[in-house]
Amino acid sequence: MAQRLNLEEIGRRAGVSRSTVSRVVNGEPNVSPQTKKRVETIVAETGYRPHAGARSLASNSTGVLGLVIPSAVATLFDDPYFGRLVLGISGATNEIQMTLNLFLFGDQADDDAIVERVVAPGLLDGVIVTATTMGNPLIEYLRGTDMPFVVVGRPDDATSVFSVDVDNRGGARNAASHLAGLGRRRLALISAPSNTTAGIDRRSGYLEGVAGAGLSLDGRIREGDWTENSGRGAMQELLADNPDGVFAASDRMAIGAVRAISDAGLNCPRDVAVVSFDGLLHPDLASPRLTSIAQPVREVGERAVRLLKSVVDHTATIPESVVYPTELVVRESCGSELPEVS
Amino acid sequence: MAQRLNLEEIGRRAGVSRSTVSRVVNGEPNVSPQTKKRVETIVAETGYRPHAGARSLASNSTGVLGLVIPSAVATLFDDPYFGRLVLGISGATNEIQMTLNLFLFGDQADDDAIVERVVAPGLLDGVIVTATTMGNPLIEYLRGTDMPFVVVGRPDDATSVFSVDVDNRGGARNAASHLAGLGRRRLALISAPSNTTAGIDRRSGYLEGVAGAGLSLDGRIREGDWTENSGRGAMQELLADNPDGVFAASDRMAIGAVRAISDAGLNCPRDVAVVSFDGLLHPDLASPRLTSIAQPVREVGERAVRLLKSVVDHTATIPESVVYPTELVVRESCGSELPEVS
DNA sequence: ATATATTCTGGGAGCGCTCCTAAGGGGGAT
DNA sequence: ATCCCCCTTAGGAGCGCTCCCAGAATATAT
Repeated sequence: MAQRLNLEEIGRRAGVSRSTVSRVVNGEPNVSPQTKKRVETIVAETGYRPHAGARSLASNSTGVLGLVIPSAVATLFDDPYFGRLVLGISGATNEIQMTLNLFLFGDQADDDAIVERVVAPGLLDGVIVTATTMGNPLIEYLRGTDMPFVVVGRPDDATSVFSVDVDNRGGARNAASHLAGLGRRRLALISAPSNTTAGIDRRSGYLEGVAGAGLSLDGRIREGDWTENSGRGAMQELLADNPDGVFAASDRMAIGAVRAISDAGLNCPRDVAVVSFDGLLHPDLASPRLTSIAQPVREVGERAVRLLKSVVDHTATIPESVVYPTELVVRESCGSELPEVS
Repeated sequence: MAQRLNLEEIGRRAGVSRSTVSRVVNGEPNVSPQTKKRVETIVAETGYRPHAGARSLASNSTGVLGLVIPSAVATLFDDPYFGRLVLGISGATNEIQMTLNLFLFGDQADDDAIVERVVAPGLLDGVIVTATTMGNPLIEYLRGTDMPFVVVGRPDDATSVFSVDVDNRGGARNAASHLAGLGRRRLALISAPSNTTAGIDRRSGYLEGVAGAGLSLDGRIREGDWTENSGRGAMQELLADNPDGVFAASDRMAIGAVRAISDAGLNCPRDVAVVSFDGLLHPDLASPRLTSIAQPVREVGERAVRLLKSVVDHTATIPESVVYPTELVVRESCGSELPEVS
């Protein structure tokens, strides 16, 4: 085996010094054109690549960003939400020539051990934390370190950390208005877990919308856990109260709700109109096709990366909360008479 | 700001040398109990963590594994398949105390740039490549480097690389037998892309099964691209030939097929029975619930990690292909009279 | 022509760790 | 008591890079 390729060796072959090679490799100025060309030729010929660890050690930066998905939600990783989020984050990370590290926490026991690795020096330049739960201890923890981080979702104290979220509240409010506007009067809610900020916000937004329409829920509220099964169970219970319109705080719970409605011999949307949140499922996955409050998950991911990058670069220094709007996508399940464009 | 924490500093505070601290931190033997305790106390008090880059530089190993999903499939990342795969890979990676790097390639232009980063020395100890397409250039490329890697899926030349796959062929054969066994005679196929190994294997397996039942497809074959829309389009075309049973090479294409069947005013399973491949979708997502050839995606991911680990450790040296069996899960869409246990 | 900027290049120092060798110290065997 | 061996500890060397400063080479002004 020949001498391991390093800056010194490339320099030797090109007849220049280590420093000059370093400048060429990093695209720094103050290198004469002919020297640059000569070095680049050798680099290309030899297939030289700088050693990431050595770089990290010397420069104290790694070019790697981390994405942390805590235990409470890791089991939901096959929810389309996370796939889309990862897609956005990964795309933006590639764009800025960085690398993405994925930390999926299994159970709580795992969490502590992994946290150690997340904040280990010389591994990551910054971290994106998906913080769906209230009082996420990881956020408190990160605050005590000098690891730059950005929260996806609404942190408890939105004024002191960088975050990117969607307007859960406004979206849910809109869902209520839409149902009420279609003449539905006995509205119901299948909410997301109340220990998640998204769950809380969607719930309060919906309640606002219901009140704004001069209606009331009269106890027609059940809490699900994001899954189809929980949505189905919740709807079964709600049906005893004869609702004529329901908002499910996620696509998947809405799927379960629709199933419960038809299992009970009722028709959606005729007997019960359904509006969901997310808008991530392929329309054909539900019959009837779901009317949904769509959230721009991919954009959220991309934005989180750009924001993190600017925190890492110290371009952004005072905490900032970005909130993306949602969009009502009307399909069949709400019983609207609007013509649908497929 | 105090002196940056490093081995030397911890050693100074504990009254021992750098080397001794290193031994304690790495759990190496030959350290007296009292010394060990003393060092551990200081480490805990100070919150010291070794510098990952320095470690990588000195030991030439990083504790990081990479997962590469090439451009051809990255856009399908919201397919439940990948979520499940990542879940398995991430879980197993955590278990062996390693970290996971995710490389999602966007378009072909990206690919080359990212490949550079994948093989950069001092970043990864090994790589898992999802190789669904034939002639994947990345595999050829990796072979030319000394980066350990494992392929998920069937590589072109399965005898020369480590790989983990499912028995696509056997599963698809089973789908055909099952349909034939239920009395269906005019079978059809909605195949996966023919430039993917899974697509090829499922197709040939199905054809085998059809022939084995003494039947023939008579041109009732259409090729989809994994998506619901392509499945729907394929089925629409196939309906012209009056099939009474169809195998769709993925859950999502089956969803589209079912939709096309009901859009045509026909009933599934009465008029056309459907069997899908994957078994990853929540049953409630389809009406009727899909009978499917289920593949153990999560286990595949876990196994790939363990296999890669042993390649990295040089425990495994001669290429090995692991193939997981599939399982026929009977639900409603095939029209079987078997009682269903929900 | 000389003086002064400016561009380019080289090499020392040091990042924090692991690996290795060597030396110190305490026990058991003789 | 003496010797030897093994357990324990210390510190040098070196991994490959970046950062910085000094010196050489070249360009510009006077």
